[in-house]
Amino acid sequence: MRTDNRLSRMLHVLLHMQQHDCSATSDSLAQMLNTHPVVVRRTMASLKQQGYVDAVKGHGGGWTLSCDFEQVTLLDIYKALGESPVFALGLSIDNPDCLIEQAVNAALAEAMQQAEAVLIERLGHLTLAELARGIVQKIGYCAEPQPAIDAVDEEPPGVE
Amino acid sequence: MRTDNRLSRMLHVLLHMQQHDCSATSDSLAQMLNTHPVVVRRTMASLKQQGYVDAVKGHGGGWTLSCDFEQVTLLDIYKALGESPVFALGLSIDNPDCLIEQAVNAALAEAMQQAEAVLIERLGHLTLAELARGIVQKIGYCAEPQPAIDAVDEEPPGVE
DNA sequence: TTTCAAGTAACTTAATGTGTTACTTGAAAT
DNA sequence: ATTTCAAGTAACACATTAAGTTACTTGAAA
Repeated sequence: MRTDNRLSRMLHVLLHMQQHDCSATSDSLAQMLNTHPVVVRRTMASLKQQGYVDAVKGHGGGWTLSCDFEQVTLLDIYKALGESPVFALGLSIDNPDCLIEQAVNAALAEAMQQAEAVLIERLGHLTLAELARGIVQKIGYCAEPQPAIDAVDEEPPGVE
Repeated sequence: MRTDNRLSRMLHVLLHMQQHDCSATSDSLAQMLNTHPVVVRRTMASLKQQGYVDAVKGHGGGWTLSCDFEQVTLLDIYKALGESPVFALGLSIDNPDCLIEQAVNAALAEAMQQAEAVLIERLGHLTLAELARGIVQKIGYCAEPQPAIDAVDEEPPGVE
């Protein structure tokens, strides 16, 4: 089954944007994701709708961050993308009156709900800022051919 | 995204088979699942391969249980079906050298692995027998043949 | 020989994220 | 004003995979 990779991709893009601290075009982001600008716009539109990023049309335009990385969790981004189903496993309802089917599905649903709760809890307790700090710690940081900005070195009190 | 409902369906079928305590044809099982006999054979083949059920060709043939419900967990059935991916969420690897991408995916993978561990643990601690007992307790079910629900009423006399 | 039922192959369908092309809208630079 | 750039949008194609469907084969009992 094809997986939904949008959360992974958007987190990737958001951290790059914070690093560069200037507007990024869909073209440049598409190159990071090895895809096409339309895919970027399509997915980023969900984040814009929730106010996490902003878009400016026309010459010199592009995407900018419009949220506080300290306040936004991975769960927030997941939700902004539409809260798509977590599981590839599903409950089959072929015979709604069958008590056995109901009992089987109830048992599976309970297990899945517990697993989902763990995932949600983990995503909800990790902010974009913590994720970014984790990267800086591990790597010391560099990674991109974009010099000049060292805003990641010091702890910003909040993204302006 | 389309979900994989085979586990739900196979559990449903296994409990019905235990209840009836006689061989069941793919046709009769297909009616329980509101689907086609070929789908039943295709999915049951995985369970047969692991020895949980047995199949007999020809006149009077069909599917029979060949496992101890006390010893088989929901996890065993899940594994027999091929251990298909649990999650609909995936990690996007578009730029394998990008340290940010690596860090994002590592964070997501950790959350997903913890959630998956919970699911596996839950499925592994519930046996088919416990599931069956749960149904009997809730519903007051027993060895009585199914009334009307699944249209299994075409059995010729003398089978029991 | 007939009938029944599993086994198998091959194809279609459905759902959905992704890829792609083409066009529109809007804003800045010339 | 025209050009250029970049988001916004529509429409369609592609890939994946469980599920649905048809047709045929194999094997065993009546």
